Amino acid sequence: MLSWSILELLRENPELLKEHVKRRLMDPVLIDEAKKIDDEWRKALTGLNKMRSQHNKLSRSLKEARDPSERQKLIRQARELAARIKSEEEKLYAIEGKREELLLALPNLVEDDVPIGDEEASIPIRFWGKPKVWKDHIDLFLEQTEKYGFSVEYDMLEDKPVGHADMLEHVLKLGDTLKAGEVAGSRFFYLFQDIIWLETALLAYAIDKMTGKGYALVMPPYMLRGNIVKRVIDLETFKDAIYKIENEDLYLIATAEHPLAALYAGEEIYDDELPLKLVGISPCFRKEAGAGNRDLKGIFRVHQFHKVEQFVYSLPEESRRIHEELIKNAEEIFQGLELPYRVIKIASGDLGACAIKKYDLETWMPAQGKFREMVSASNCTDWQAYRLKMRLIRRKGMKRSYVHTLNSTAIASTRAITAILENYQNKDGTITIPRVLKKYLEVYDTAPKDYIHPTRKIVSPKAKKKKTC
RNA sequence: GCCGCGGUCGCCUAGCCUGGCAUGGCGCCGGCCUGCUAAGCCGGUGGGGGUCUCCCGCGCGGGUUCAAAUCCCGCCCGCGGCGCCA
Repeated sequence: MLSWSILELLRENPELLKEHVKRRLMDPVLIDEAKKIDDEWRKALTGLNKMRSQHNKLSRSLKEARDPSERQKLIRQARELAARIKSEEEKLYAIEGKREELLLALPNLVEDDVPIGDEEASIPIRFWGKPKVWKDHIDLFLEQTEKYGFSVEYDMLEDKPVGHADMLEHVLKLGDTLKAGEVAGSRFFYLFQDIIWLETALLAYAIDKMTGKGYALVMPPYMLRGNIVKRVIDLETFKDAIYKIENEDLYLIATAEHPLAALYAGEEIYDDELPLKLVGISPCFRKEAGAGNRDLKGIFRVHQFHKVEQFVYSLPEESRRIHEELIKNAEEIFQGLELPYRVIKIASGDLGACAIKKYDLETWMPAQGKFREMVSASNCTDWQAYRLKMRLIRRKGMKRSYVHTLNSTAIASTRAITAILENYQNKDGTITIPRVLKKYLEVYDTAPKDYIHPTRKIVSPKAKKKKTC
């Protein structure tokens, strides 16, 4: 029998499963309901199977029956039984639909070392780099470091750094969210010229890094069917993030994770093919419906951006080790960019239903005086695999179970740009280009190589008006 | 978008016309045999449940029938041709 960790626990140890749900600060009544309907379903199925068996016997005996009156009798019996089966089937399907709905609503388990609590309970586990801290932000900085028992070296800034949004739109004049707001809505943007070279270089750098580690480069579909999307993510994400194409059963992806997880939907994977390591590149479309008024300025939280994404299909016994590998890969990328960061172990209440454990990488943002999320790395264990029916077959004994899936950002374009705008700004209004990106810019004649300067050739109509008045 | 052909167990395939327990091969797993390898032989290899001489399963969903892989309708996907667009 194919075993899904959560269904196994639901049947064998529902109390323990409740403990996991409680860790997420969710109502464990979920488990009682799921258990009840699963029992009901199993009972109904057994009852129905007995009737079907009866009917099959009748039907088989009809094949041989020659005597016309005997045939009539058997047909009448079979007909009656068939009618009863049909009504029982309808009941079963109703239960089955409800069962499916409840099972798909169950969150993943929670790994034992995940801190319990809401967002506040998430804890930094390591720091890297020497953040540039503005003198008025020192207390704020210490609250994000020393409070957790870390002593992090920093460089003090005398002058107040320019925020990434102002840097982009008013100093460099290489972005325009005002005009984008008029023509598309808030959280959209126009980017111009050197910023796009920067984005191109960031994506190329991440791709180069990941393929160098043996990850296979994938360009996935940017839209997926509803039935796939709802199996890759939880309902919450679906409501907050997913755009739908009108009059079609197609949804814009919020990350390459979705189509990469769907790549093996319904497939069998043999143990000797694992781990299967992928690096996807795609645009990401997000409604940001739950974001309220947070990060309205600039391009930190937007409806579309590009992302290079790590995705791994793994053996169950290897997923924990690979999860560490994914966050280490992301760290290597940000170390290369020389952006100071910390890694956070996300608390149980803030995990997202798919993940058993999640790390975020947050870079220091000198103008905000905060560490902000750049990368999210999740171990989904068999949660996505069960929903997408991605089976693992072990050669030894041909035992069947489910693969584990993991995902992590490598680079998210707009976020990484904001981090560079705040960390690499100079007094003269220029941005130093991180050294590691230079080789990806050298091949282009018109791309900037060392610095991004405030543009002389203004494209943005809003910036033009400001200049003339 | 239109017309034609197709979709069967991990892969390939028979069965469809003419309704009555899904055939064979490859691969894989287990065993036997063998000095080693190769070959050979036997058994297994979709899913589910209360694990049994049970049920369901032939792209998906409906219909006809005592009974559907098989007949009918709708849809999805693939291939070929035509049209349209880049």
